[in-house]
Amino acid sequence: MPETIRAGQVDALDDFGSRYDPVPVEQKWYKFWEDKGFFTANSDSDKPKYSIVIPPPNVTGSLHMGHALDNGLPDVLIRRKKMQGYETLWLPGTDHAGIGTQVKVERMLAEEGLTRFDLGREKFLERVWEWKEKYGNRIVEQLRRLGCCLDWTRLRFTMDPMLARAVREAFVRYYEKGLIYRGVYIVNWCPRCGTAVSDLEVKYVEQDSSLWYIKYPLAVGGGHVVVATTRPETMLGDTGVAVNPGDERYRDIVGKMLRLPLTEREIPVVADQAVEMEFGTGAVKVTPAHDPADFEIGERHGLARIKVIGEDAKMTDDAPRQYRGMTREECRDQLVKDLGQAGLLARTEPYRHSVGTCDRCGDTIEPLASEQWFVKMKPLAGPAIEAVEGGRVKFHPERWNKVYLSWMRSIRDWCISRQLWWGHRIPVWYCPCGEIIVSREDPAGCPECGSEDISQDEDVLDTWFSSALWPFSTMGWPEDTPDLAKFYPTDFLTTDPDIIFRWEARMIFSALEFTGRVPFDDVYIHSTILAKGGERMSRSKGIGEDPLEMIDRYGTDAVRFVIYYLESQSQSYQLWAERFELGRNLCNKIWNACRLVAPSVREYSPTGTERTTPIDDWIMERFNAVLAKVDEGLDRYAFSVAAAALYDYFWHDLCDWYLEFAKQRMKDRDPAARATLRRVFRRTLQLLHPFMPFITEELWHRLGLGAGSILESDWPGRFETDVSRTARVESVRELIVAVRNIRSEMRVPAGKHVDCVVKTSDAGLVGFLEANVELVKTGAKVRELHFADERPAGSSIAVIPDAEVYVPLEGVVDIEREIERIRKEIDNVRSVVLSIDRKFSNPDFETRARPEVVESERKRRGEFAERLARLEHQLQSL
RNA sequence: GGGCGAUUAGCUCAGCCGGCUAGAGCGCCUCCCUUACAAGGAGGAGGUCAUCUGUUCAAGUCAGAUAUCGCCCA
Repeated sequence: MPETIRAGQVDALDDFGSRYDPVPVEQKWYKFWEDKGFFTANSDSDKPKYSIVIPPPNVTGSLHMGHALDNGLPDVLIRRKKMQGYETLWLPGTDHAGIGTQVKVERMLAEEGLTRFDLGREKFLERVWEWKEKYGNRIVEQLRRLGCCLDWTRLRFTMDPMLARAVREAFVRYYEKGLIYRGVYIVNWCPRCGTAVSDLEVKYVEQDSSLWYIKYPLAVGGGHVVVATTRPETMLGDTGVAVNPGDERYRDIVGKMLRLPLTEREIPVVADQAVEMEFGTGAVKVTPAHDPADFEIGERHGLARIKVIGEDAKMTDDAPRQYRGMTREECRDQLVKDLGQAGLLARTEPYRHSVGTCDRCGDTIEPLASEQWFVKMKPLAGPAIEAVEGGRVKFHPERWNKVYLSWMRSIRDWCISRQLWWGHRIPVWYCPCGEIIVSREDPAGCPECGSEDISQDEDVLDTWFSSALWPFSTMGWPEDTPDLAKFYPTDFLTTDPDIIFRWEARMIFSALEFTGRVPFDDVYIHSTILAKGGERMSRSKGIGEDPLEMIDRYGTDAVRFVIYYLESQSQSYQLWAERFELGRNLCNKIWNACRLVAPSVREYSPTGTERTTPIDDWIMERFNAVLAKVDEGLDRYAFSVAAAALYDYFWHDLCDWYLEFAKQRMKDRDPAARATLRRVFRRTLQLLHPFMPFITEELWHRLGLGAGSILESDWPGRFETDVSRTARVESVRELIVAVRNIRSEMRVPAGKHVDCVVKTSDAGLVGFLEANVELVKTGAKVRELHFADERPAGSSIAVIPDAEVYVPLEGVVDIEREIERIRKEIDNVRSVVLSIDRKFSNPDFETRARPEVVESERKRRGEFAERLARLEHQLQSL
């Protein structure tokens, strides 16, 4: 027994049960591949490379269906490329997931009655690291169950020193180029998470609310202006009212002062283009500290910013005394009441509008003015747009290019500071002398004044800042490493649609900025998996399937196959547990087919001199066809095309027909059949391997097809076949189907054998049928096959392209039933003839359709018309 | 408000460049535990391809509109 097999422990070769049991197979082969180092990429290799980086899952995560796609899809590509002779790298790792992880650990602390502030920053971070060491690799470990060819020697984490260095390098380079700045702007503040979040982390939710119309009296003289607002509580921070400069209604009061109700303040009326005349009354209150649009209006008109809602979502000391300390909701209620009492509430309308909520915790986002760090996006977006427009980065399916481009073209600056402890701390230090130090290394003191009393910025960077560097930071950038030289840029990436902006886009501009190259050539945006009924899968809501549970129940190969089978470039599809039965059943089919052929294949070495038959040519042709579809499908990321082609080929061509035809030859130990089976199964298993790695590896050894691993074997090529021989095989199949059909429709008992008479003028077919008469006999339960020119009395009839088939039915043929059968068939054939006639009845068809189309239609017309005539003739004779 | 996608058999989905009788899996009906597989085999029923209008010799496929559903952005 070859050493590799022993190493992989394929023993008990004869213990070939009739059901495929994935458990022992999966356990042994993953370890075998890993131990053999098959997943380890060699940066010194001379081979062309093919590389992919994993979309790093959150350390806090556990495998869900989305991950199964993120990782299942690349694995089929990696395995195929490896078999095609590429030096492949598939690099694994995890993301530190700032807020998510911090919240998780804070929750654990809460169980001990502690908050992070009780521990202090340093101790808290120790706890997070402890947690990460203990649980952080759970999710990547789960990827082993999926069979992923991940190079574990290169496992990365976004907080690794190597990657942390890349983050600092990136920050400092941006800063030195003037692309990072610090300033006070409106940010999306999540009071529950206690941090600013970026625009992308805000989800807008439609809510039923009200539109309140409030009277703002003129400071001098009578009258008032009515403003409409969805957020009355912010009026306490109003420092102006704005109207459109073209609005006739308010022309006279622009520049006048208004008395802000419930406060002591007077505020001006300003004219600003940004105001929509159609909204509300056309006059809007301006709260520069709590609204992005108002912030800009305030800047233009020099209005003060009064922050009346604090980071804790409670009213600040800048609010009038009676409201201080209230939550924003309490304040709203009270304020509305107070305005009503003061007679300043003009009216209230029901109103439905979008409210920003925190993507993580669902709390209502409070826009507020705050000092944060930003990345200036315009200069970075240019090249990132160009890369996609120029086709250097291609999204698949193509429609996603537009989604990316439209976002990138209207991009806004990226708020990158987060008020968290867990993450990459911003590499900025402040000196009491006023100096700001931005440094790759921790500075010992202030370079200006020499003071050692410097302090680092308290904040950390947005997690996506480090994720954006992932394709090259994982390979050692900014160093010139062998990995970067060999494997960067990467070739492929796949994710959900919902991180195109958060991640793909940011990788593209970061890579162009820092490496001058695109991070990957192709991005495949996979379907969103929905639960049965069309709801989005959600673990917290208990909706959807757990991939590990599915693997336990159906086996990894089954789960994988179904994932490919369903991935058809659509936006979404529904998935539920029973759908994996398709994969499980296919595994069982493959297993049993191999069980059948094992004795013929295992110890037979083809000599090359075997006399193969047309039927052997036929299956080899079918193989060539499926090979072409798999290659073509995978090359354009049409995973379902490839998987469906494999399914049909294996089940229907190979099992239903070829193996049935080959059974007798197997029993006879026919060398040609054995040679063909060996060749065909060898290449078929190779073709299946990227999709179903475990079962194919197991069967590869059980059939003795190679000394080493199937993963290390070469991707198969086409068979040389004699195409001229295979038309006869189709005739035999047609004949068998025709007889089976007659048997079934004429209610011939299943076990009963019938005779069959064939009328044909094709001498070649006669010869072929005579040579292969056993196939017809076993395939259609035929006792004797005769040739004759006349229909035997009392026989049932079928017409196939090259012949007429008669099945004498002993005793009474049910004439009525037979007539009905023939009529139905005549209807079918006639409808084809008529549809072709319709084309020819249009005089333009022959002149304007492509000649080859006209020719083939003419030929089809002839064939079907002839068949129709024969059927009608037969009907007459009844 | 803008963009994108979907609408094909009872269910879930394929159907590439327009051109073989529109396919598959599951479900359903009839028959079969035939020595690889009942997680199987043989046969079958079931579809006005959402609607309308175009383009074309020819439309499930292309274009425009409508309806319904979904996703994303503002």
